[in-house]
Amino acid sequence: MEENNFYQQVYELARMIPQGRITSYGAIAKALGRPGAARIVGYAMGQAGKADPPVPAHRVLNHKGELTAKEAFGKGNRMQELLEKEGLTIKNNKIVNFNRFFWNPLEELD
DNA sequence: AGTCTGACTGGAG
DNA sequence: TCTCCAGCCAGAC
Repeated sequence: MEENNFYQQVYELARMIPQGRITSYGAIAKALGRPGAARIVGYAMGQAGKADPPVPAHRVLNHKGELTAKEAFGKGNRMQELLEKEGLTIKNNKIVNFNRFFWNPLEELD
């Protein structure tokens, strides 16, 4: 597994996020054994848009539950619509009950 | 090799 | 509960 690049590991883990659930960059980084590398995860997600197969980057938010990446989804509210479509509630660019829908890859990952 | 930047995080006020 | 500050890692110049 260490053979894979950190970015690739981020993509794979991000694809495991169930629909209607969300997680944070730090949780992914920690799950990959690189706690503190949350920024790298975010940076990697930036390339997720051109990654193949596609990565549900809209399910990855910061620890505040804010849609920090919504600008990267076309400068529109596309990211918010996707999340709402999955059953999530968004208020003021922030996920409502963020902690409730939070998906911990370290605990819920099979 | 050095410096800067970023879709971040945790702790303190 | 919210805001602000410093620390963090990898990649681009």
